Amino acid sequence: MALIMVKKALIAMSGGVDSSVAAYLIKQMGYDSTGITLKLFDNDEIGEKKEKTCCSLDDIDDARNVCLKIGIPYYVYNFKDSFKENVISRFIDAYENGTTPNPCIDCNRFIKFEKLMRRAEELDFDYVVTGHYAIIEYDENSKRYLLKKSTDATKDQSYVLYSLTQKQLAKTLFPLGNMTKENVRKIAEELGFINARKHDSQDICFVSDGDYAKFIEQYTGRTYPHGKFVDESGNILGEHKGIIRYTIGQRKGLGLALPHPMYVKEKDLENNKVILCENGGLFSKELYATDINLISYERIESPIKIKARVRYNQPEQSAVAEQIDENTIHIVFDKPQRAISKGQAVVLYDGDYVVGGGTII
RNA sequence: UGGGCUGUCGCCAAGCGGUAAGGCAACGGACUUUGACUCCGUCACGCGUGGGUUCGAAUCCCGCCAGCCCAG
Repeated sequence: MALIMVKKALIAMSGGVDSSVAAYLIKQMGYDSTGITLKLFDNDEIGEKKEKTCCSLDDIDDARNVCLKIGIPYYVYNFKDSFKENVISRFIDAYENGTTPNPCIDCNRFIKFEKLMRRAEELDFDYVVTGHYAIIEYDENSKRYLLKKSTDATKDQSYVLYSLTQKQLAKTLFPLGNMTKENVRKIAEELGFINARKHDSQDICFVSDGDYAKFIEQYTGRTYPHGKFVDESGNILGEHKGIIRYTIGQRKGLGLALPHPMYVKEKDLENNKVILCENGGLFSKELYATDINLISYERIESPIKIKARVRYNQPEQSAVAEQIDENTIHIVFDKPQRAISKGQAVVLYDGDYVVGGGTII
């Protein structure tokens, strides 16, 4: 008499609507479900007073409330050390080294799908579930798991998931991949979830007021010396307030009254200079990316025509991708792209599928 | 201390008798699971100052002050 093993699913819940509905759907699908929230930091530890950020006490209350409602166990896991090491430290390092980090990608890569997944395995869970808007498919021909864009193009989050490995994809479920945000909210409303109307966005989750430079200074206790703003010819245009406050393509916050809007073109760490130019000077046609992860296939054998995104929420751009070595790809765009920034991720698409991606260098 | 020029929002700058353009910056908001970009909104009851002319002046006249330039 065959016993059908019920699969165990661990749902990572932020306290928001999406992961709450994901938990509900997984439960409905018959998985042995458990909800958890990752405690990633203490607000007071990182110098934040407000409890407005992700995974705060309020969020934990919301997640617990939802789990109670749908009848699944709920726990809080303390991942503060991991978060500090893999997200916050990398974030700070990036800015100190003149590049522009994407902490959400790091958090997915190192925390949710690495550390949390390992924990889940230790506890005999078969799957980690999140509320991401993306689709995982298994392709019989290539014997590979594929990552596909969400049905709801406006909420698609495949960009921040390009780093998922085959092993991780095999053990991950995204129950919202085929849904629209509208629908998710509707379900939450119908079920009377406490967070059904909770606001979506939260910028950098550990920087509640949006002033990341202030956060870095408070967190590290370091200050970053003022220096010069210069134009492309080296003429001094004014004084900048510390190199971590600027990123490629930035216009706001320069505080310079010049005839035309000026943007950050590059940062000269050696001389502590920030080089400015007009908008037209920000475009370039190619980039190299390292630390790559390929999903659709093992390796890019020969140059391929793909679509690429250089930042979240950017329309896909036509380009040709070529793999240089095990860890590096070279991308040449059909049209010059604005403000390609070191440290950001380039993600490659073939139709609706994520081919892979890497960190721009 | 003779001559000339200039003085409008934090910066630049229109206006030239009819009731304060615009750009930059700043601030606020929208967008957003990253930084940015973008978009929307706000931003001089007052034009160095004191008088005068006029129905009406930033705009004309006079004095003063400040800055710059040329002379000495």
